[in-house]
Amino acid sequence: MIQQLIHVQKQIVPDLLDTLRHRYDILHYVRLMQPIGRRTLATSLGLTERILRREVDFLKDQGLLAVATQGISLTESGRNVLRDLHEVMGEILGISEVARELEQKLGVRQVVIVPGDSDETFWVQRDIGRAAVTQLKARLAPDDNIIAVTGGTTMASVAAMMSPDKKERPMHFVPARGGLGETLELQANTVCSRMADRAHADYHLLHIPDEVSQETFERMVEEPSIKNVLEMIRAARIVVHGIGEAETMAKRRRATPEHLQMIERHEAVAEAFGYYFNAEGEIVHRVKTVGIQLEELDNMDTVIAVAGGKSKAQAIAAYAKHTPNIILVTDEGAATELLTCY
Amino acid sequence: MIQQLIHVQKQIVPDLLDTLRHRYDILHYVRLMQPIGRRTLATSLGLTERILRREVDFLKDQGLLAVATQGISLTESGRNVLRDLHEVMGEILGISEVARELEQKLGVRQVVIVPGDSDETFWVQRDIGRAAVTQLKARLAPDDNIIAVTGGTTMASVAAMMSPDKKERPMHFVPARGGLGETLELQANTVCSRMADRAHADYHLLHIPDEVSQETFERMVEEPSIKNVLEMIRAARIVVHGIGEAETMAKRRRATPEHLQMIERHEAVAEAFGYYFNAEGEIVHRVKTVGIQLEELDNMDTVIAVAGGKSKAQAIAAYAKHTPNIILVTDEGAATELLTCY
DNA sequence: TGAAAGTGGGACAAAAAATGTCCATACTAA
DNA sequence: TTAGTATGGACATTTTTTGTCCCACTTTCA
Repeated sequence: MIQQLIHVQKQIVPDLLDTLRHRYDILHYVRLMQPIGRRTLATSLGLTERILRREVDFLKDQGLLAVATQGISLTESGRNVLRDLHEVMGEILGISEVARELEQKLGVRQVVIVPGDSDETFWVQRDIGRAAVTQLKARLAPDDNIIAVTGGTTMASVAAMMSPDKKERPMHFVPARGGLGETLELQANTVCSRMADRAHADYHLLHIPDEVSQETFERMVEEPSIKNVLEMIRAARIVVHGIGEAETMAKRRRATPEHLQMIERHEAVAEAFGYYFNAEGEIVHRVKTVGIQLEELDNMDTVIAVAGGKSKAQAIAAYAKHTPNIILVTDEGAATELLTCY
Repeated sequence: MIQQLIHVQKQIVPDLLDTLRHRYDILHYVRLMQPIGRRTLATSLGLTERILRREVDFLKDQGLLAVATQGISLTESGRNVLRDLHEVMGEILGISEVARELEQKLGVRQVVIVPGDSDETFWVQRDIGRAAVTQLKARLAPDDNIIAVTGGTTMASVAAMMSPDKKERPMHFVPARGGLGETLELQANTVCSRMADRAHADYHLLHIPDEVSQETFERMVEEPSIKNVLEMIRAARIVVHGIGEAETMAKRRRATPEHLQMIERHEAVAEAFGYYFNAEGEIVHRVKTVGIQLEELDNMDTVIAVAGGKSKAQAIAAYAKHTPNIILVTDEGAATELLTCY
């Protein structure tokens, strides 16, 4: 029914659907940046001042935007409309359809797509984060939830978008892997703690490098502080994780030249939990890591894989082929690339 | 979901729904009158030539209209779009909602509303007819269908819109009442025969006046030709009938001055099957008629009451209060009037 | 406290689009 | 053949849109 309406509207009033999208973009951007000035907004959206002004005046008349001396911001009803709009935008842009096609093609459990391309527009990353949070909350158990999370830029924005559960279901966050690379912001530990903070929930940290020798591992595992956390990780029923590009991850991990060569020789394109995949989704290399192992994902209730941007399309394709149990949260850019090229 | 979309669109691109409706009207009119010239079309729709031209050019570019030297007509995809549009238009105009409210308010089985007001725009009558036919066909039994129909202008346009059943379910049409008044076109017999013709179905006629004295009735009922038809009428499971305004009907029936006075004294507003109703839906007068009696409606599987136009709102209200078992097919004009005033 | 940067709103000319109107020409039906 | 009706082209005029400045005001930071 709704498909029908949109299809008809595309035929009969196509330009108005375009302005719908423009105005959606404006509201969307204002929500992120409010209060924001007219000129700043115009340049950010790539519109001339006058054009934007017309739109803003219109939206002000509709009571969706409030414009004051400190800038433009959303009104109450603006927020409401934007939220509703958010839900139907998928249909309007035909994204829902793309999502269904992707589910079929990749054979994964569910695909969620947000509009835009995070390679091109910075705020799309936030939307991906928001969508991932929504998916996570939709799958919380009423009683006990141990949620394992990984690191990375994408996961950092998932954490930034976390908010307390309205139904106050208990959550405990644990890192799914050990420390990896240098940047503090991208550590699983950091993401874990920030996410828990924003959710007003517990968390535990894993103070151990991701890659360790067998002996070190066996010794450290006896440490109570580590042992406990590892047990919690094993008990997790929900995992939220990013998908890495093989090369990037190898560099971040400061891999040895031999490793890098191996990755190159096997044409690895994706990385997750220390496993490297080639374009066909086959495991071509494996780094012994602490934390969740790939095989364990099959026993999880919910595995949410989050990754966006056209550049990550290949990595997503490779990983998804190997792991059908995931809920994939991505963006339009990656999704369409994935559908057309892989 | 679709409500949500429409609600959001009303807020964010109010023009969208307006121009959608304009273009819908154009397509709609073209379907009825094709091929039609640009100027004729413009004056019919109350638009200036230039305005209409812009719209037609647009619709031509979209491939929905074909414009040739003999005039403007619908293309194949124009017909398809219009059909889809027809289905969603109810939602867009908020008619579906009105219909549901009316069902509640009148307490009838179902209400179907077509856009427009047949008092103001002549083609709305046709749409009502089309809608009634759709309802009728949706309720045909697979095996045997005896359908009783009355006369009147509204019923005449139902007959005009009848078409053969695609599933070829057998239908037999009979008049629900005898002959009444002078105009041949509006006789139940005429409607019955035309409807059957257009449906490629059987029919039987009832050659007897609607109003007769008891003795005449008893004598004529012995006539085999009449007796058979009356038996078929008793066996009918489906009735399609119009709703009359009391005064109009009394005049058409050439009522005696006493009758007219009685109608006026009791403030009768509606008529059906020889029964007169006041505004409260009470029976205030009854003419002894041949054919279906009001009480018999309760035993019918399907009773489709058809009436449109703001002027008939009161009659519809009165009749519907008394007869909750009906499926009411009407138009926007009558429906909104009914909802606001009665 | 003062200045700098950022804000909305007003104003206005230039450009573009929409509109009303007429006319020429082509086709159709009688 | 003719009368009538059709479209498409043309064009001046009106209306709307658009790009650009400037001004007064507020906030913020030094």
